[in-house]
Amino acid sequence: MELGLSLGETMADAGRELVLGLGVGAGERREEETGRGRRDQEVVAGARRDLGLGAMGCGSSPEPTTMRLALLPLVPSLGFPWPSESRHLEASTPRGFDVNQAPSTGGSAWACAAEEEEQEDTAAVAGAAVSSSPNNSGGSFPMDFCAQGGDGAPGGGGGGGSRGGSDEDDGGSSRKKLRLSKEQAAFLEESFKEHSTLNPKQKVALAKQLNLLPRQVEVWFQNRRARTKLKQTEVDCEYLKRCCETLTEENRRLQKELAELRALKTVHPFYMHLPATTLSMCPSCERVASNSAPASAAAGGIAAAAPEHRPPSSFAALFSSARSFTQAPAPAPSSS
DNA sequence: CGTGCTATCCGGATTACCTCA
DNA sequence: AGTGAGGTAATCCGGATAGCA
Repeated sequence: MELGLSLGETMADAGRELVLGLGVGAGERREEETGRGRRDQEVVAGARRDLGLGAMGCGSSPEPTTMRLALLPLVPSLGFPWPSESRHLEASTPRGFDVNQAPSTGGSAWACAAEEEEQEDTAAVAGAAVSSSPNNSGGSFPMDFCAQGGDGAPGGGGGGGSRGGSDEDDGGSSRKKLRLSKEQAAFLEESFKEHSTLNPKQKVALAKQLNLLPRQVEVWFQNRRARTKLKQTEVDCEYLKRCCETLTEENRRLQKELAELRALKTVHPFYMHLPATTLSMCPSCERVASNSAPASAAAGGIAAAAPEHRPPSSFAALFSSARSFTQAPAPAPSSS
């Protein structure tokens, strides 16, 4: 499922309209999943059966149900640039990303994970793996998750493990809550920055590296994606709210302007007898044009958008400058 | 080729636990 | 010490998809 919200695709067109398009789509999720080895799933599935867990996470489309808000990233005259983090979701989950591919950056968490894959069968204890991991993540975390002991590592003593782990046989009804150690959380975070989704191998490797259960890694990623999306939604909501306020303000101003013009018409009906070309609407740039002075540079991006049709009158300049927030390049992905 | 079944994954909603003010 | 709020790990459920018979 995809929720696409596009805003301002016509903004390049002098911002005459603010279009909010909300679309719900489906069916893209599995495009990355085709061709994935079944064996990978079975490896994990086997572990799952042993543990009696629920569904395991598996790398599918990296952006399964991303809420895509194709909003203008930066609207200078609005004065509220799109928060950088708001782009994080998409940035971190590019379409078509091959989660099976090791990241190009050598010193990544995934490099560690990839290393782990090689010795997947041999590394019996995560501790052994952990010892090798910190070095290949440039500026990485000194991980010693096995030594977390205490409340950090669930594997440590198994007591920390959730229902998914050895905790299963302690009654079952009580679900103990694992608290990931800072190192574990940081490592997962680093991993998430590179891939917001995991394929089975990565999951297993990561779990091994962190001395967690694959299921726990999967759950962490799921929750992390949910948090990201929630945050993204909040940011987008805030942005839209500001857009709405700005547009409301502009609408108010235009209404006032219209009233003034009407009053002018009443007081000086003479003007109304002028040729129609004196005050006309340019069909291409949708701006008021007249035969008087050339447009002021204040028109900004608007003027640049339609250099052939300078709004000459001061009113037009005012009209244009008021819309200067529409000067953004307006990527408008969906617009034609 | 179409269909039913199974397995798997994921998102969304929710629960339950833990920490902290 | 008790408590409520917030964070988050874990669970449940439904939808979607792939593989297979």
